[in-house]
Amino acid sequence: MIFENKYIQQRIEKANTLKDAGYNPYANDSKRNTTIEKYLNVNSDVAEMENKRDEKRHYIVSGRIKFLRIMGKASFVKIEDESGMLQVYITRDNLPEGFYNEIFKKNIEVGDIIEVGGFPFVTGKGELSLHVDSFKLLTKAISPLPEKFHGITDKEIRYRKRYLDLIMNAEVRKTFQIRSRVISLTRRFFEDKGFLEVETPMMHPIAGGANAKPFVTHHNALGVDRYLRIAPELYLKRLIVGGFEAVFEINRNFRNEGMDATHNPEFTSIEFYWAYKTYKDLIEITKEYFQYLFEHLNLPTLLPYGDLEVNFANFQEIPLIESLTTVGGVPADVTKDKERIIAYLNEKGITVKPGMNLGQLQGELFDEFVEKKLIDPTFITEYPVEISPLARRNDEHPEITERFELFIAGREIANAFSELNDPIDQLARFEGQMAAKESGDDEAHEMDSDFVEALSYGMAPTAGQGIGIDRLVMLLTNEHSIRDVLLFPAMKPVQEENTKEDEE
RNA sequence: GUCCUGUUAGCUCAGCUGGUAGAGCACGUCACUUUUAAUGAUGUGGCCGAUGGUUCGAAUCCAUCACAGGACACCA
Repeated sequence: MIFENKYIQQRIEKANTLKDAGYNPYANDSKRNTTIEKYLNVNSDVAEMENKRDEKRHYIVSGRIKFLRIMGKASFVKIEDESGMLQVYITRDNLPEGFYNEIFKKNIEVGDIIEVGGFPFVTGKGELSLHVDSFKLLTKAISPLPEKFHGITDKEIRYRKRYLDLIMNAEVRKTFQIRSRVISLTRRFFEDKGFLEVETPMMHPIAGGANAKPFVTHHNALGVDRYLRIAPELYLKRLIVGGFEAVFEINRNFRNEGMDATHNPEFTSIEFYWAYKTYKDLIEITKEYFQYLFEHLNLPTLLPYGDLEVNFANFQEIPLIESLTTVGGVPADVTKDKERIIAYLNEKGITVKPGMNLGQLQGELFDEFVEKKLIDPTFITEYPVEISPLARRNDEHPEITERFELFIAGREIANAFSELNDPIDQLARFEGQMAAKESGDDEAHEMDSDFVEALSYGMAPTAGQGIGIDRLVMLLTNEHSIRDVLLFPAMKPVQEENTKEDEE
């Protein structure tokens, strides 16, 4: 039985006592007429009054009891609603005969949700409070809350029982409010720019648009397997073919890979595609987007992140090859030669998989020596074509693509490029990926011939970008684990014990 | 996937080189009409993550398993 714990039994007893005395422990006729935040704002003038009270005003507020201090015939109770915390002052003589001693003191406790009415006053210690003349239990909590001072710190409980984390930790609520604001602002920013929000399938016949292992599910009626999408890219580009010139989608992607501080199997991204633009335009709109977020979230330009300080007034732009030398300290002549890169990496104690091509090796150098050093926002541009199967080649230098990734605080935040719209080249790139897949790269991109056919009807020159919303929120809220910006991060199931006896 | 660390009361944590399981908060009872983690008195509360092993004796030592956190690998 899940309620066999003695503390819970005790509280169930209290709920029953209340019920027997005619007080519904789960009443629903709330008469609340203000929130705590509004109450505190509206009555802030009471402190200036002569008696430090205004008995002509009357408010009804509701909230969960977080602190309960009973002192004989009077009590101080701190209640909390979504907007804030309020101290209420309850006395025996201001409530109906017997209520205070028999009902309130014996059956109401921390965790219960109550509703109180009364007038504003300021205590001797200067705290604006509510002088209670009516009291009502709205909801009895039969499980006790965690300890009031330390709260709940066990990460496993915090993630598995997020509701407890939210009850106990105001700053966690704050983080998720900011997350919501970021998504809302993102939506508004792109809508204001004339982008159309669209929804494309979450279940794909071919897992395309990125290099990643998909989750597989099965559609019974069609008798086919489907893949949870790893990226919406190829569908969004089909819409550009169809004639929409600016589209975006904010939604979940799913990747069947390892989990750690920056990876969850389902994560949220925004992808947007913009016809008649290039990746250079994307750099500009990205800067504008950050400015917009910072302005509306009231964030400082010098944003602290852990031990770092990120200067959002200092956007840099460096071609990838150049960054290997200027940031990574790799000798320039090493960076353009396969064998020399392998030798250099080996010299630094890094072994590389056999059969890597030049572009992949340059990517390896970047990951190893550059990425972590990019603290202020940096657009790394001109990626090798071998590691950019969906990006447009540079006209003068066909071995590089018109692409950038944005790095902030040593972490990738966005990936963007001028889209490859040459169907013949796209087909060849897919074939290259197929070859890589056959030689063992199980994350190589899948062939999507329907997408190639779509391109064959002509996709206007287009630039597209993806931004990882979770990582962005981590950055803006100074959180260092993706689990702290996901309400319900992925966790292994815990197997129930003692279930044998309870079930037949 | 691999390695390291952790798992003791509802919560936060002690528990040495093996010898009857501890504190604070919470909860019960009593006192208290301006407290701020209220206070004072008093009491209840544990399959020491699970299963095996070593031992006269295991929360403690060993093995396996489960879950978590961190690091590495791969990815975003």
